[in-house]
Amino acid sequence: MAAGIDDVARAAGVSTATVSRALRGLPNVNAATRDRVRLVAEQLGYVASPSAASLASGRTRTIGLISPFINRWFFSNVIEGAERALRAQGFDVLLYTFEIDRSAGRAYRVDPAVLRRRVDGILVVGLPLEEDEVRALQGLGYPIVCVGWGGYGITTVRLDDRGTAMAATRHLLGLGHRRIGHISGAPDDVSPWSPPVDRAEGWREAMREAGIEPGPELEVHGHFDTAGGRESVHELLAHAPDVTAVFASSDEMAMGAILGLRDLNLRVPEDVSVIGVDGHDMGELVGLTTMAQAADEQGAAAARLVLDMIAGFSPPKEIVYPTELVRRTSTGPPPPLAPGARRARPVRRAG
Amino acid sequence: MAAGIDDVARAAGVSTATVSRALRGLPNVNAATRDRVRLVAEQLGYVASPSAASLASGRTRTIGLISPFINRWFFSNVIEGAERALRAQGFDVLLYTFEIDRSAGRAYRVDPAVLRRRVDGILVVGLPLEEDEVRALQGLGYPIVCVGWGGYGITTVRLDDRGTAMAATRHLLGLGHRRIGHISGAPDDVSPWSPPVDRAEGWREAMREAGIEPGPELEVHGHFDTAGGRESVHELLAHAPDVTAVFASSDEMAMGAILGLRDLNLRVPEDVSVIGVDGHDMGELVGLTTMAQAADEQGAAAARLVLDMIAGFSPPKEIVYPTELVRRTSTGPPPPLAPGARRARPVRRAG
DNA sequence: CTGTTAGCGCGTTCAG
DNA sequence: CTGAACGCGCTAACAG
Repeated sequence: MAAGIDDVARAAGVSTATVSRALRGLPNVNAATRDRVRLVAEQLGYVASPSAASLASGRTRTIGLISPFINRWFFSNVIEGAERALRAQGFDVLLYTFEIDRSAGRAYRVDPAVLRRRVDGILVVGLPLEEDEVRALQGLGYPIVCVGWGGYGITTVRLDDRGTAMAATRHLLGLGHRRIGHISGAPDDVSPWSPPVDRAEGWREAMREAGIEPGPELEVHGHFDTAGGRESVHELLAHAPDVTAVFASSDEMAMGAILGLRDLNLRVPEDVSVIGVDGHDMGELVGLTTMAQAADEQGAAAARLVLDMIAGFSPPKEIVYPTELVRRTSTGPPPPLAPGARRARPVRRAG
Repeated sequence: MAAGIDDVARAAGVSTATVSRALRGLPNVNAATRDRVRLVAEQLGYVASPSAASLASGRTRTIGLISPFINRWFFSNVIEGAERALRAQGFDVLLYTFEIDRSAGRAYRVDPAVLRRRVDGILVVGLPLEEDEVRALQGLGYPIVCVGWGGYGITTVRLDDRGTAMAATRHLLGLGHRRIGHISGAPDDVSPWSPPVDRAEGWREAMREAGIEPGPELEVHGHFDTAGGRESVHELLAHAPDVTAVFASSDEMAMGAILGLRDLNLRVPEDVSVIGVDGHDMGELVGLTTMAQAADEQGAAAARLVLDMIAGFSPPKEIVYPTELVRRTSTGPPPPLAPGARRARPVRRAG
């Protein structure tokens, strides 16, 4: 029932070699012959077996997409952008996720073996790898492009994380804030090229630029999720009760922080201002001010880069995407009252 | 450099057939031989070429995952759950998305050709297909499992959509509401087995059960996203200004509805109550009352079903997942004022 | 339990 | 521009 290449060859009155050439659009085929072959193939519903084609050609027309999560804003948008761009070029996307166990530190590892001979290129989404993991992945011999993170000389699509953090912090400084807390990623997040590290650095630099010392009591870890952001803001206000603004490294943590501030009976932005990074779809729900980025476009750009590299081009080592300040209602001037006078006791909210 | 099966065979002093058997854990291999082969393969970094294995065996150990979106709550969670379950069984996941153009009606179509000889089974996530599409997909001859939607005799993992909608509506009725609007999917959403249709049906039934006629002015379309939910609630209140509660078919639309109510200067729940379906992570931000479902578990369950079908078992035709009412602060008793007396003019909010 | 022998269904030389 | 022949790397059926 499933037509093979020689069914098509026979029906079109040509050899299998000509069928193969015609269907793949190679130049050295008579136009009339090509059209006839294509018509016959269409009628027979012939589609070349990818396995056989890969085995014979050595190419898989498949890209491996490695991501620690799928259900988070940045990741899902990058994946969707990349998938559509790749499919438009006739490439398939193989999805690989990895377990992450926060309690065990960096408990995920990328096992390159599963990708061997499966793909033509690799996209790594927002997963700061350690050097040995990068080397192991490179050992596979496929082009690799990273999104949202870059290091060890890998081609990368990312933000100017330091600049973005500085812009966010300056926005708060410009409103008059002096005690500005920062919610970063995880404590064991020390990769020299990871966004949370760069963003923390940018926050510090903007603070110092304004003559303020970003003491360690001002930095807490939110683990890049809503629950983490919520917990971390409790910790932050316990250590630094005079904080009047918070810069979170992601919108999900920023929204968690807003929940945490509600727990503490603090109003946003009257008591504490909050700014995030991302441009999360749900940000408008709570009026979240943020540094917005186009995650889907970054995914598409990364897809084009791997494809270029597969085609033999040497693309730029880095593409830096812009962020834009989106002002909403979660940031405002600091409260006029003296620090400490307005602090309330923690209150658990229902639901 | 990349070791092949005969490199391993030579190094281990056996034939390639034995290597193949040993590495795949087939029964008829001496334990000592198997261990030796595995050790040698390990040392040489040998991994069987999937293309060659597929060509020879006819199996791909790959599941095609078809989804219209990746960056929406239900879809990303189902995909993540399915991916992890499949990878745990050594199966790869090929991701397929489809363009959807709302203005052109159902502008997406599933082209079965791209899946031919690529996969061993198919997972369709929340995409109500038309009968001809289903038949075309079945024509491929692979096991198919749908998540979040089912019809035409396909094996399905889903909710009791009608019951869930009735429970949500009864919650509102129990609070004293009588004029309850409903935000469903799209106007062209008429597939007899699609969740929005069933949920609308459940809403109607619960209303009639309470002796209330669910007039057409009470139903609007939210297109399953936040923007759609927001717009639809404007329309709803224009047609039925005395509405005191809204049941939305998804949390994303419910959150959009809350934004839309804010546009209209209406308070939630003092003026209008809102309930959704899903259990979206961000629901707590706005105190959204919802009928929560476990999307990731449904993805994992669907994965197990396809795998069972591939293994030759005949699994149940349907697995129905429960939903649970999560009460937060977006629902409450209807306002005491006479309908119409409290209506405010639309006000555009900043941001 | 193990080796030998055929393909699996294509892409790709190399002649013509 | 086209066809014939070979082989990609592995699994499966059959012997032994």
